[in-house]
Amino acid sequence: MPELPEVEHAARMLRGFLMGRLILRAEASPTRVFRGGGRRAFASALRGRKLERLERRGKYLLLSFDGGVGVLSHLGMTGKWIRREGQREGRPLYSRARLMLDDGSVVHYCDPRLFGRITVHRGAELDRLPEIRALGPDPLRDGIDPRALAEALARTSRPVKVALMDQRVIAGVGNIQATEALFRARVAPTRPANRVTTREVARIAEAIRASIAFTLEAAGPDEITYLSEGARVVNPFLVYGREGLPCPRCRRPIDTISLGGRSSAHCASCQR
DNA sequence: ACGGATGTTCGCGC
DNA sequence: CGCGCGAACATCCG
Repeated sequence: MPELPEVEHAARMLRGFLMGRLILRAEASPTRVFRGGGRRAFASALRGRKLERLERRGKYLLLSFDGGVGVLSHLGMTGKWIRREGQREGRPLYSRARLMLDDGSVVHYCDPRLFGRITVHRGAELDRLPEIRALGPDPLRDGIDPRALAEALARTSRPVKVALMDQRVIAGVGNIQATEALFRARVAPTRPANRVTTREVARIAEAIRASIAFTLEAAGPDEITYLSEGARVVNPFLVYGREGLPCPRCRRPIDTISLGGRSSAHCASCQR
């Protein structure tokens, strides 16, 4: 559940779960999610706390509790925060950490592949942590300044798609959003970043904004439905996951190549 | 059964 | 130093 739109959705849901509630008890299973330690701190520091603020920076969730306790959560590839009405509903599969709340609900962090990460911080502003400071501008929070993006892209000869997925360039863009934005901007993902023109960068900036907005809407008001565990899964994207299907613009088949170790769907005809 | 999947990090060779 | 590549992490799905 990883790119910016999904993490933004997770942030909204998690605010609803936690805001105004008291944490009666916190637990964490011994897993890689707490690599670097912090599993015990999660349990001891969160008991008796209330959430004060929950923000998102790129793909990170920043939870600030009273008493100066902060939790940083990255969902990795398959992490999600879910709410269960009560204990009797049982523990969901792959629950790695749990918050028992004063309304009888339990909020679980579930993560089958354990690529996600949770760290606990006392008396520290979360947005001053090195991993947060390293992030580039967040498209939703800060917007995308085409000039700043052009400068960042000019510093590397890597394929523009790989550069867009660099979290120091823009925070929150992953394989889906980079793929979709480059299609919308009609720029080939293979283009060396430093050879993308000013005009194209402007198109890319707008395309990222549009793609994120579109994906957030596709999520619907309540649940993200695409790529979900549900019965019928509809792919809402223009080219991502559509290899061999007709390009929505020119009807020629969508092509997939590998860039930076990730699949990159694109239209070889429309994207230059 | 094999291969790929929304992410990040590391090591290696050039 | 920059860059490409492959591997690693652990599990599911087609």
